[in-house]
Amino acid sequence: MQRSNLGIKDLAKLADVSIGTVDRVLNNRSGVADSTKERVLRIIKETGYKKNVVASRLKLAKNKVIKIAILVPSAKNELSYWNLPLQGVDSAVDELSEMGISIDYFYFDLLNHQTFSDQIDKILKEEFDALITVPFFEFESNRLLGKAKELNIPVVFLDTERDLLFPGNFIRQNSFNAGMVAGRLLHGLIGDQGTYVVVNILNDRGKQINNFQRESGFRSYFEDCVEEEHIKLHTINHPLEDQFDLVPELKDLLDPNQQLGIFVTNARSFLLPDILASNHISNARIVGFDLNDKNISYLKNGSIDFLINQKPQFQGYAAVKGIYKYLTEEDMSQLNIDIPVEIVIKENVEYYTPFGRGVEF
Amino acid sequence: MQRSNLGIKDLAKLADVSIGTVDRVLNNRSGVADSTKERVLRIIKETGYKKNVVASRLKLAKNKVIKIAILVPSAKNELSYWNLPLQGVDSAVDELSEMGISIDYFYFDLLNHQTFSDQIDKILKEEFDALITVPFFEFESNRLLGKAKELNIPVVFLDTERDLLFPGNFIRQNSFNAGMVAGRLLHGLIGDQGTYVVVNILNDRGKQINNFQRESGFRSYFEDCVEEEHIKLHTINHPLEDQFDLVPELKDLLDPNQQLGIFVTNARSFLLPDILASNHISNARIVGFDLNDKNISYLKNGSIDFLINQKPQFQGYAAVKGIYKYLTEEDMSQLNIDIPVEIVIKENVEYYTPFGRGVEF
DNA sequence: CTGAAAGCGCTTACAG
DNA sequence: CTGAAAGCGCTTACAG
Repeated sequence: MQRSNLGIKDLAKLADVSIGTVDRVLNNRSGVADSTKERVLRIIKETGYKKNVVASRLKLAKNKVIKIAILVPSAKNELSYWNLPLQGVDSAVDELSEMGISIDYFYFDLLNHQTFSDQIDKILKEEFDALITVPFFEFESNRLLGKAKELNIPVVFLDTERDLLFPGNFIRQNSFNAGMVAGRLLHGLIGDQGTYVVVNILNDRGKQINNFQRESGFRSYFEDCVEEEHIKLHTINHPLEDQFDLVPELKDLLDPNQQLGIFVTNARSFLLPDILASNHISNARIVGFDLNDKNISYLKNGSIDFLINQKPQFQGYAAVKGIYKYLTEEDMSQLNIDIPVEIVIKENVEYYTPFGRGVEF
Repeated sequence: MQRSNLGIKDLAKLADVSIGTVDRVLNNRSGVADSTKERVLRIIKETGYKKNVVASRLKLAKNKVIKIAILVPSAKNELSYWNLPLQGVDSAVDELSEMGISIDYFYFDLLNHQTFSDQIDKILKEEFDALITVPFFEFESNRLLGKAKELNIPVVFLDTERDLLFPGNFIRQNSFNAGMVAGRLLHGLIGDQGTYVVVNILNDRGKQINNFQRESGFRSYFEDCVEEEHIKLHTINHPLEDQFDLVPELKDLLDPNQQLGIFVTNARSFLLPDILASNHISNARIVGFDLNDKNISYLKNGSIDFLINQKPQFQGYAAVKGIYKYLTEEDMSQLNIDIPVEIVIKENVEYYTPFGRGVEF
């Protein structure tokens, strides 16, 4: 696709007006006679003119910085999952720093929807140009979208997709698909003669949308792709406690002659290997989510077989870049992204860890 | 990392010189008194000044376009592998078009090293700012690097790493690692009681570096990670013929009681399923490379279990971006990239195909 | 309703 | 050896 190399100056000459007038038409500003406007628009169309975004931001970078707010759950510590999208956000902001962009961080308490609402109100008052957050509270997310629509502020949700009253932008992995992927991976290891358990290890927030969708995708894989009737497929919902132990529940399902396939629907798969080992259960295979340090170390020593990466850094990165593209080019195409379901094993994990060799996220 | 927002104008004021002089120092141009130069350099250091690349390219975009040449094997048709890096190159050029960048395409015949040399000579005569190619011919690659060094032109090699007489830039997958990944994937499906075969399907060029390295990584996985002695690991080198059939060779190895694990070290894994089926070999599992249409369709119908993606589009994309970063910021860090060993199955292949849902390559 | 001028941060002739 | 001016493509006051 060859860009026409015409500039605003050329348009002005062709339309026999000043560049100021061309600019008014291009940016839909008032104060142009209808006849003039029409003429300029025709020229723009005929020449296939495309704005030089870089040049336009050069002037604006100082006065009109694009202000983005990001509101995520408050992190317990530096290793927390929610630091990862923030890292991605930071590198996008860094990359675009010459173009005039800024980011402000806000946090809410996952167990208290009021803190989410309060922060939203605060953000909307401060005149940000865009907002990145997560749709964990349904009612509050709807309220947010309603207000953002009024104020004409784009909102991008990370991590989870959820049906809301207004159309929203989502940058997240398709969790149903991720469950399907987990199904095939585990099935490949265990085969048709096996016991399969979906393990939901739940904190005080209970079962989340992603957990439901992952389980549903996992079950769907076995319904769609496996003809055998022998497959035993169970679900354990277990609270995350200090003395975490789901062996009692597992024992009911165990068949010593069969392999055990465990699908942990969130990042806590690292809780399983020690429990299994101390109970002398050695015929189990595990698939989990997310590249936290504990999961990675069990992946490396062979106790966990596969991890699925949601690319949280990339989610943050893509959100900022998508917002920038939308606000500078009115191009919405990057505001909705299906993150690849990335399959990680011991031998390729180094490419996907923050300080690994890769240049991507 | 907070960028200091100082511009060349601020530096000039601080050093009590004109912006022209600051510019001369920044760009290492001659004609500055040593004492002045020192003073300016000190200010630059103290302030942590960082050039606004966007602004600098704005002026240069018209006069001083960065000219890149890419030399790849000539493609038989539109579906050829070598179109994929070109696609990535194109999107990078598109992305950077406002910054003044251009690309010219050159082709050589894989079976004739002289065509490679001739094209290199042609390119070097035309005063390009950088060159992207592949290191398939050792002698000619060394000759290229020698000349490029003299002319001070950066060269980026795609696809394959090879030891050369001068240090080169490589954007490619680690093929040994990819073989290790294939090892674990196939071992997970087949287990310790199985027959494993590495299949090298070779065209007139014979066995390539990537084939050797992939096989070696595959074998290394079994040496490192599998304690059992039962593993049977064979290699078949077979020419790519019209009546391609490696069943005779396979039959010698087959044990009807064991599963068969087949690792195809290049993109031609799609040749296997039909051969196996017509010989009623149904207990085989296949891992291959590359997301060509035929491989994908066998992946989707379950005849191929895993494909490893080398991300050829991304290789081209990253080469252009890396060159741009080097030529505008003297930052070489993006000229050498280890492409992730991406694991692809039926359920996530849609994210990795050119027109899939992903925004990345 | 329209145009001419100044400026974003840098680079490039040109003048001294 | 150094400075002042013009310009990259666009946007923004300001003047008419």
